[in-house]
Amino acid sequence: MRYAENHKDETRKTILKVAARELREKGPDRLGVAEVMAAAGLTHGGFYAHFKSKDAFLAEALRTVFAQSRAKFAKAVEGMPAEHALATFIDFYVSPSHRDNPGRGCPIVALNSDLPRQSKAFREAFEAGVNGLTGVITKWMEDAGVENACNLAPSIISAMSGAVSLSRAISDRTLSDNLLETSRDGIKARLGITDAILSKRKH
Amino acid sequence: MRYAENHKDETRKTILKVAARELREKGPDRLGVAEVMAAAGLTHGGFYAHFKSKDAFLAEALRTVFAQSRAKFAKAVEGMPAEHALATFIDFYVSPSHRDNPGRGCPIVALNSDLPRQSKAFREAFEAGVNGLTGVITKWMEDAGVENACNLAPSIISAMSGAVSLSRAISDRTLSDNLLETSRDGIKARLGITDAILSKRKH
DNA sequence: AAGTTCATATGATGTCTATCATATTATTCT
DNA sequence: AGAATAATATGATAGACATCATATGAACTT
Repeated sequence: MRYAENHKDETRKTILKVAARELREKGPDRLGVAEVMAAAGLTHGGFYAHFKSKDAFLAEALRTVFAQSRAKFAKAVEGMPAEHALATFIDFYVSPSHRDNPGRGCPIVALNSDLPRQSKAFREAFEAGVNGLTGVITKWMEDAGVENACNLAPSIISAMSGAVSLSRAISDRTLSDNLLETSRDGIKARLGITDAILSKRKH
Repeated sequence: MRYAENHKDETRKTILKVAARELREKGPDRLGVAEVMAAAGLTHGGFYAHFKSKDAFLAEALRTVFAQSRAKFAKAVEGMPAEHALATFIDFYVSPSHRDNPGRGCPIVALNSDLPRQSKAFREAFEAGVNGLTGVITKWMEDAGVENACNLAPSIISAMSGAVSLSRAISDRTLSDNLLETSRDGIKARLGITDAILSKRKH
C-alpha cells in the first residue's frame, strides 16, 4: 500500500463527517457532490472512488448523522435513572437551542419531509435510524414504569420532532419558545413525569 | 384585449392548481418550471409572463396549497359543534389516508423540513398558512371550552403534523397505523375530548 | 534511488436547470 | 376582412450538476 495504510478510510470518514453537518442544513437535494468534497479539502473527481453514487453516499451520510445524534443524546443523559433520562432528553430535544441549530440537530426534524422524495436506500437508512431511537426511548419508558411503552414511544418521538419542526416556522421568538414549552409539558404529562417524581428520586 | 378577457388569469390559476399538487409531492427543489408548465398544458417559456421568478412562484403556489387545504378541512367539519369539529378534524388529519396521499395533504407535513432552506417569501407564506390554521383550531378549542387554547393550539398542530410525518417513514403498515392511532388518542386526551362527551352532545 | 501502485486531481461530457429574447398565434376592434 | 395587440411558443444561453476517463503524485517496496 502506498499512502498511509488507512488514508482512504480516513478521507472517507472526513467526507462523511462534513456531509453530516451539511446534509441537515441544505437537505439532500441542495447538497452537491463538489461542495462536500471542497468542504472536505478535496476536489470533486475523487468522489466516486469512495461512493458508488450520490444516492448511496446520501444514505451513508444519513447513517452517520443518526449515529452522531444518538451518541450525543446518550451522552446528555449518561448515568441517569430512567425518569430523569426521559425528562432530560425531552428538555434537551424540545428546546430553543435545538430549534436554532438544524445542522447539529436531529435528522428526523431536519429531513422528515424530504423522505418520501428520496431514494429507497435513503428511506431505509432513515427508518433504521428512527427505529434505533425508538428502541432507546422505549427502554427508558419501560424502566420508568410507563404503561404500553412500546406503542407510546413512536408517538412521543413524533410529538417531539413535530414541535421542533414547527417551531422553526414561527418567526416570533416568544411564540416559538411557547410552542416548545407547551409541548414539553404535554409530552411529560403523557409519560406521567412530574416535578414531584423527579425531585423525589433525586435522593 | 385579445384572447378572452380573463385568459391570462385563468392560465395563471391553472398553473398554480397543478403546482399545488406537485409541490407537495416533489418538494420545492425537485419541482421544475418546465415540468409544471407542461403539466398545465403549456411550454416553459411563458412562465415568466406569470411569475417574476421561481421563488415568487413557489411562494404563490404554497399560498394556494394552504388555501385549498383550509377549504378542505373546513368542509370536512362543516356545521359541527366545536367538540365534534375538533375530534373529526383530528381523525381526518392523523389518518392513514392522509399519510398515503402527500400530494393532497397538509403542506405542513409535506414541506416543514424544507422550510429553513427556502426563500424568505416562501417561509413567510408558510408561516402565514400556519397562523391561519392555528386561528381556526384555537377558535374551535375556545368554543369547546378548552383552557389556554391560544397556547395549546400550536402544540396540538405540531403533534398532529409530526405524527403524520413520522408515519410516512415507517414501512410496516401496522406499526405506522399504530403510531397514528396512539397519537390521535393522546391529542384528544390532551384536549379533554372523550367518547362520552362526543356522544352526549350528539342529541 | 527507482519503480510500483493506489489515492487524489484535472478536465471533459452530457443532462438539467432557470431565465430571457424573439417569434408566432389567437382574439377582438375598426 | 384585416390591423392591432396580448398570450403563448420556440429557441438560445449560461450555469449547475452528476458522472467518468485519464493524468498526476505520494509513499512504500526492493
